[in-house]
Amino acid sequence: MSGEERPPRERMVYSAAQLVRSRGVSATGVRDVVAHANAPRGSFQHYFPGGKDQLVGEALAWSADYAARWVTSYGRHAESPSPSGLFAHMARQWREELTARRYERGCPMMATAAELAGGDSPVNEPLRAAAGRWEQAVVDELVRMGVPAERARGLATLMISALEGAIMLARVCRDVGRLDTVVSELAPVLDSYAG
Amino acid sequence: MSGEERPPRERMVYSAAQLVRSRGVSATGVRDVVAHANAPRGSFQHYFPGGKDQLVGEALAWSADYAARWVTSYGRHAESPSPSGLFAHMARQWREELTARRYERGCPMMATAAELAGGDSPVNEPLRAAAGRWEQAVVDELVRMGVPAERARGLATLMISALEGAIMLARVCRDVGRLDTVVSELAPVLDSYAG
DNA sequence: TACTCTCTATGACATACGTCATGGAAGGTG
DNA sequence: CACCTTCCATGACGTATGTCATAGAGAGTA
Repeated sequence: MSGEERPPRERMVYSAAQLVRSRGVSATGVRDVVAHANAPRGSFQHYFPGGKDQLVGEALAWSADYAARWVTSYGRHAESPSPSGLFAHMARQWREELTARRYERGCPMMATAAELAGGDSPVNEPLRAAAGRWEQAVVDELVRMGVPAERARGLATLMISALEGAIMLARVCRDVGRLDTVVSELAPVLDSYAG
Repeated sequence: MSGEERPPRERMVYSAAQLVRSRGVSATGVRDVVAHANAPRGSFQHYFPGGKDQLVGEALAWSADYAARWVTSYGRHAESPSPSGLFAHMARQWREELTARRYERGCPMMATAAELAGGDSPVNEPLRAAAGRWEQAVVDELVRMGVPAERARGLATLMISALEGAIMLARVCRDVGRLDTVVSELAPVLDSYAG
């Protein structure tokens, strides 16, 4: 709470991620980010000569790293790891986040994709990289628990797709139950990686 | 191409839906919508005294109706209907749309949710209604083909979640294969509605 | 003709945006 | 000391936004 915080540059990236998550990219002004980060306004143009695009790109990279780390953390703390367990692990965090913050924040990747993925924004590459990073983390984790590599890719895509959609539905309907539903409905497929 | 088009009011709602789908809500200006619909600017404030919120709300309702009709259309044209067949039916349209328009347009519900679902916008109610309408259409269709009512709800949530997420991934990665992946991976669960 | 209702036209308002320009502190190095 | 790089401060510019106010067509009705 007190003491030294992280340097302004990092704070701005973090703040950008959080604001984008809750209001989207266009609705998140650079001035909002600076204010939210308690950062000097002049520092923005110094640290981010690429402007808003650079900031959003870095926010995406930060978020992807965070997500990937969370995925990886499952393997270390699970007693008998399973694909469905990993998926539940991923969903649980969202469940807590959504209830704690009253559905305020969604997924930054979804927010950015919805606004920018259709055009040719410079943010498109960071976006794609973020998705790839997250997906790869899931694939690695699945392979680590014995899922064949080819099947792992498909399962990872399915898991992330279902999770993202469930997050959206949960926010729209203000009901985290959608997350539970998806987790329990998906468990059978995830754990039947025989073929 | 020629002949009389639909009245300006309808055209504006339709244009709003398309623009929101591709650029998001905040990035879609009222003036953009008016221009895209070839509508008189003064007509906007006449038909939509509720302003932009009303317009976006009606665009969502329009989209939900469209989606629901598409879902319902499956039952009439399928020889041996199955849940996985319905899901493939839903995904197929998106596959074609995404390839035809080069990933330009996504789902309007996702776009709106990403930007507005976190706050207390007036658009939140139309949003929730749209999600409910779509979900209910899927539930009805599942029940019609013999899926127990309770299970149908869960499956519908799963189907919509996975579809939405796959649309997002497809746009981000510019790869419609994600849709195929989700369809084939999900087929087993969808058709095993015994328990 | 006169009145009314629906629809359109146009200009203006206040605000907010991203970006840029300029200048000043702070601190290390020659 | 001078010098230079890093970082912060502040004001301004041009543009775009959503909304509003006002007025004018156009048709229908008395």
